[in-house]
Amino acid sequence: MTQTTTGQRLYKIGEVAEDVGITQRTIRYYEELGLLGADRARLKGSHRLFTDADIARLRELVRLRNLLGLSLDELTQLAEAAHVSQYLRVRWESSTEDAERTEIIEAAIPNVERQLELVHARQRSLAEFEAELTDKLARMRERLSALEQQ
Amino acid sequence: MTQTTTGQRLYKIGEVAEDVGITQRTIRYYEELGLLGADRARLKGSHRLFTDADIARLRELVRLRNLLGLSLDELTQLAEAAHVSQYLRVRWESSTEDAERTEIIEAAIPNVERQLELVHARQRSLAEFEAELTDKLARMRERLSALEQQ
DNA sequence: CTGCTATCTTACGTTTACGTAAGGAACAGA
DNA sequence: TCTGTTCCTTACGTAAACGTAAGATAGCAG
Repeated sequence: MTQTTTGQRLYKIGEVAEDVGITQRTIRYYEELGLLGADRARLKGSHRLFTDADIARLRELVRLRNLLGLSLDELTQLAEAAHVSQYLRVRWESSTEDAERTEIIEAAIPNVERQLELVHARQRSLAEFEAELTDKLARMRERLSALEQQ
Repeated sequence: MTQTTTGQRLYKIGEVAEDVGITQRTIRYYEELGLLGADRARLKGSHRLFTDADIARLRELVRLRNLLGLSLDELTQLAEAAHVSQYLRVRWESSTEDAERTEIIEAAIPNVERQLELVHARQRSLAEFEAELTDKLARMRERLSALEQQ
């Protein structure tokens, strides 16, 4: 029962790995590349502890990798765009709680929008490919039935 | 002006590579893996010559690789399924011209169908991902506007 | 405190998918 | 026939994305 002061559940790497369906090595590697938040403080001695947000992030990364075929390098670039703008703004006006939250959300939105763009682009390419395959199949079937009834 | 006895246009590897948008090395590598028809006879001395069908095949391979992220190993398996059934059948009944054509088309259809299945599966995954991203974006925008007007 | 299991770092190994260089034939045009 | 370009094979090199083994440390159960 590991918990933060805010009562958040925390997970160790083995749990996370099994949950997300990747290896511990992959998680450490992604962390090393900075794909998980920059300064993920290692609580409790030297064992890494992950939040639900970390797990969600990992799932997101895996999907971007698997579905869109993005390289880890491209994934870091996607992440940087969001983090840079986030930290620049937080520094600029971090007075009230609400203001800070606003900034964080404002910074995160373009990142999600970018991901959606990538998904849509891939969907268009796939639709095109699908159309060609469907056409091809139809033509083959036509020829076949033409041959069969001589 | 290289031509076969049937009057088909033939291309050399440099032409093909530029046309398809890959390197000569990649083409030779794919050939080595058996991704282009098994026994592509090397006409005219030792220079490879490619048909329009070969070029179409290469484009197909590149798309399956890029859009679906299939490994070259998976691509060979996809190809084998078609070729095996094709050669088995050709041997069984290769009497008339029409019968042979019929067999070839019959053998090729499942391959295209399999490709379509893969495309559809990927489309479903992408649609799911898209829905989640859209939801996420909507929720973020709601929170943002709620914060902005206090 | 002890023993057992999970994690840690370090670092070399591995696979995939080609890149690239070397030395030598084969073409295509003049 | 000469020559510059294109292609050939052979073979070692490489980047990405982890795999894997070793030896040490941390955390938990009794």
